[in-house]
Amino acid sequence: MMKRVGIKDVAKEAGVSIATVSYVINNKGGQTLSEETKERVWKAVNQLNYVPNLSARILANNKSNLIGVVIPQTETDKEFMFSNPFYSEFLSSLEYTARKKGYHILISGTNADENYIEVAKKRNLDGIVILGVYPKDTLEEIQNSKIPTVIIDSYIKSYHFNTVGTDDCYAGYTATKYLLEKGHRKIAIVTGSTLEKGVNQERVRGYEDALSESGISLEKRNVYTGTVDFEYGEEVAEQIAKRKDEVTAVFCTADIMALGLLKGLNKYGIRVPEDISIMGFDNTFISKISTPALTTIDQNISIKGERAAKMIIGILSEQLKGKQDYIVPIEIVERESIREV
Amino acid sequence: MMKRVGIKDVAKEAGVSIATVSYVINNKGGQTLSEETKERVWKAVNQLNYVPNLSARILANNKSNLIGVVIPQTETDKEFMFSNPFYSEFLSSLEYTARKKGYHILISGTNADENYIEVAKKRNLDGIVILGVYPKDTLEEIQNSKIPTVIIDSYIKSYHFNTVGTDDCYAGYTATKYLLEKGHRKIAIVTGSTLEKGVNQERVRGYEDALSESGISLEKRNVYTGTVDFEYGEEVAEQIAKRKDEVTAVFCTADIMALGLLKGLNKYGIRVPEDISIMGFDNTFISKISTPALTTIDQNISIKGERAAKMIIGILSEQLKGKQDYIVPIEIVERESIREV
DNA sequence: ATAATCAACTTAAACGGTTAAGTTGATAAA
DNA sequence: TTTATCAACTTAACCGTTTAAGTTGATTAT
Repeated sequence: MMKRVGIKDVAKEAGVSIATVSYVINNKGGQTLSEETKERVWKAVNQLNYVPNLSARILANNKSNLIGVVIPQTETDKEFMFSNPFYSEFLSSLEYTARKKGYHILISGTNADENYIEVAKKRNLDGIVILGVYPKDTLEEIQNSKIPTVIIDSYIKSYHFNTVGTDDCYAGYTATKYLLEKGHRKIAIVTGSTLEKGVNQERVRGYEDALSESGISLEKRNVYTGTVDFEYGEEVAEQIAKRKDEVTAVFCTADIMALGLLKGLNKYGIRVPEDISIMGFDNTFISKISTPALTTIDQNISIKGERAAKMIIGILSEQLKGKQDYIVPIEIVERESIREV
Repeated sequence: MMKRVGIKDVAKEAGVSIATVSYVINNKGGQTLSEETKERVWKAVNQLNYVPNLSARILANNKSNLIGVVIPQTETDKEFMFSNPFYSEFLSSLEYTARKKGYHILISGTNADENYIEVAKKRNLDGIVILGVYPKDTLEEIQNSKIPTVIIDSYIKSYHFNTVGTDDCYAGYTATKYLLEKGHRKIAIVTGSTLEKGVNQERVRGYEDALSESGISLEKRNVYTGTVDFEYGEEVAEQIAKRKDEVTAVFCTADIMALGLLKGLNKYGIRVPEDISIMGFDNTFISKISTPALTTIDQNISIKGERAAKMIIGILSEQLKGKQDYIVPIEIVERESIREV
């Protein structure tokens, strides 16, 4: 393997010192350079195909232009931590935005035997963005580490983390309100267990608010709580099938559950939206592929990823000061799974 | 921001030289150390919470334990380059496997203004794994760069790249054969355009082989070629609806197309599998969410990701020598979208 | 004419590790 | 007793950058 070309080679080729090469390449304006020298250096750079070694640069600068992204990994889902389309779409948008600004992304699943503060230190990560819900001591540790962080969709108020998220209560309210406006009165909700607290809890709260605003009393058996996955949706379908004239619409707190519900309902001969209407949440690409396509709350994942990137980079470049919070607006996208009643 | 603790601090704390610290930490066996010193050093490491700075280590060692993953980004799909569940599941598995072996993953979308050979050089990537199809000169450039590479699902035979892939021809054959065995004779295929050549071409070849083996002549209008997405599936449905007694089953070269087809067919009142059977390809998580759930070719994406990780790491650690090729076995998973006729 | 200023560089220390080569004192071999 | 060997370190060069602090020769101010 032939030796990499370094700044020395460029310096020699251009007939200047390595410091000069560094100055012309970085062009920070702190140093006056003659046009002629600049030209000679750039010519040498191109000729030799020189690419600076970021490890050396990081060492000297203490700045890596690397952002870590931590993605949750559930016990049951070890190898597919981000097979959830939410993560993919988020990550994709984040990476795209970051790359445009000269940053790279280092992804890492959550994992007991490797803590990401260590990773952050080891790899000189400039900052990290965290998805998912973590135990209190983990968050404390992150906070103590002083590494610039932005947390996505978290409701931990006591820490002064920077956040980007959704107004989930309002979103839940909006979803339910929409159902109400379509004439539904018997509305069930299926949502995530308390483990993924935060967002789901808020969405349920919005649901409750909308209901009580319309003078509808909250029935406990109308709220189904389980794991956020396709299977749980199917499971709920079985339950709802047993009391089908007691519910006319159901609001699922995640599209994937809505799809499970849809499939389950189908099995019991219950038609959507004729017999039961379904409102989803997320609007990842899967929401449009079902029959009927899901009417759902678009939480603008792509924008969320973009804002996350911009926020962490803004903080790192010190353009953003103080605690940052950004709420990504939601909107409802009407498709085929809800009918007027 | 307080200063990071470095090897010097550990050395001072333990009362030894930094070289000694380095030796005990790396424990390569090239150096004899007293048990007592080892203990003292480790104690200092823990006490000070020392984490080695990988940038410095990379600089000294010329080894980063970082693997780059290049993911295609289509023009129309800029911000969602890996919203395709194939990429997510693959990446997820790759990352998981790599992490277990002490490597990290740096992801990067394909992008005109940043070429990944430069990224690889800059970031001292030990190797890269490449997904998707690229122009010849790109591949040549990669080859010339001498960076250890494994390419996924590529049929570029002339370069001696390491590969992990699927026997797509056999897979196409298997899928079609299955349909044949279920009694279907009028089988259409919907597949990707020549842009994503390789895999699709092979799958079509397998389809043709199976057909001719059964003495069925290939009808040109039975092969639909377009972009690999949901919309194209819907589009094909429209066409097939017009000639519905001319086809009794259709093999889609990707699940996402199959789902589009399914939805489209539904619109025209054509039932699946009663009127038309559908065979998918991929078995990402979306294949089980439709009604009916897709019978499909499982290409074992998770294993593919794992093998990719193991291959690149094996090459880097010199346990694997010479050109490597691994074919991930496929299997058919029977669900609800095909009926016997 | 002399000093001060300045453009356009160069020198060298520093970043935080690794590692070949050197040191030292104790033990074994001759 | 002298010499060789060896365990257990330490010293210092090196990896490829950045950057504060020189240096130098020309120009400007006094």
